[in-house]
Amino acid sequence: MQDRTRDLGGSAPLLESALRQFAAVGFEGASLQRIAADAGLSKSSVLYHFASKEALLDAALRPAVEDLTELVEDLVALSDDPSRHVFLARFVDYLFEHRLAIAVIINHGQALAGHAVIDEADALVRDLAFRIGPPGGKDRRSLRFGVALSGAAFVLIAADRWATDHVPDEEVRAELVDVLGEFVLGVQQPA
Amino acid sequence: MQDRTRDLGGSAPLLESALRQFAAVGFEGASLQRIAADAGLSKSSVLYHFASKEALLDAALRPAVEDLTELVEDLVALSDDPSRHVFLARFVDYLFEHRLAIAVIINHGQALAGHAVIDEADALVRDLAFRIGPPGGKDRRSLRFGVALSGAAFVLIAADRWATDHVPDEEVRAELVDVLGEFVLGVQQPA
DNA sequence: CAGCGTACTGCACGATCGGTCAGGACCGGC
DNA sequence: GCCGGTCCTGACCGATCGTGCAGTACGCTG
Repeated sequence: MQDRTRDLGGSAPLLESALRQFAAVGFEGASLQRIAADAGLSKSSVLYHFASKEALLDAALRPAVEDLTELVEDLVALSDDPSRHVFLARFVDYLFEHRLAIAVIINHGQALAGHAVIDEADALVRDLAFRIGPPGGKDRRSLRFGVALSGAAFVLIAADRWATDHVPDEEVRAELVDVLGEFVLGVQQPA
Repeated sequence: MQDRTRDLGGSAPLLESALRQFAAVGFEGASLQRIAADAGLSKSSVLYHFASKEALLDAALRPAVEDLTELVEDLVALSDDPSRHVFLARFVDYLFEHRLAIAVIINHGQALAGHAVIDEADALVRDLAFRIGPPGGKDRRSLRFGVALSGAAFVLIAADRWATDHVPDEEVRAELVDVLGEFVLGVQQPA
């Protein structure tokens, strides 16, 4: 799973709590105060590590965007292969690892249009939607992929809230691979 | 389509702009000032019509929750019928009519847990997820329904942002009925 | 005309927002 | 022992937050 521990100079817990807050209440709704408290720091400390709230958003989403870039490049490489189910499993793994970042991009992306990271992520997702998926008009493909991606993101965040008991990650992962395969790679409905 | 024009004493545009803001930036991120300005009123006027920001959220989501209640009751009535595809078309219509409210409930519900309307809506959605869908463990069914619902909600909000040209509602609707049918009512993946 | 209810507003409040700044605690190297 | 750098802090700024309140314009009923 490549190089865990990027550079991020020790501010990892800060990025995590920032991501949690952004995913939960959105960028505007999240306050530096709460993010700081959640990470066990003062507000000033947050602004020492990151020049602004927007810079914090950028840093928090950056790893997810970088990994997504890599993922799209790999998809381009294997192009017309039937090994797409393997790719899909990789994609689900990606969603698991970056579930909070994905939630921010998908659920709050609308309101954050204009911010560099968000636009970048949006372009990547659109690209992915265009390259993956069954034949059909590109809008149709985008729609299907949109449903699948956003649905998956929701489940990754809300699975525990909805399930009666805790569902282990492994089970959710398997079901997601199944569901997305059926969905994105195209199984026609009978009649 | 039952009684359009509920009672709401003339404050309909206010509720609409409130819904827009809540869906876009979440409850915490939305400010009464912006909601008021968007509706062409002063902040004080908003608090004249609704006792608090939370009361405004309640009023804005209430119609969607009521219609959803009705929808679930109808689903219970037809129970084991094979007319589920008809019900699904109705459900998609519902999603269209209340797309903003659905976006709030789905995307921001997590952060709003505890608010009466949200908990009510959550229970309804869970109930719907349990009653609809293919056989399988209830968690598995909930997961599939969760993916479908959240995915649909996303598409209804973001369709225009993603599509290269504007996709007419009618087309999205047809595709959604198709997609959700295949997805929620259960078509097994070959192999 | 007087009186009342409805819709709406400006102003003021305490709290919190994102952000600046001066300084304190701790570090290794000179 | 002093210095520079890293990490972190509290105090403070102007703006905006949700909310309360007094007041105003308007239309109805008597």
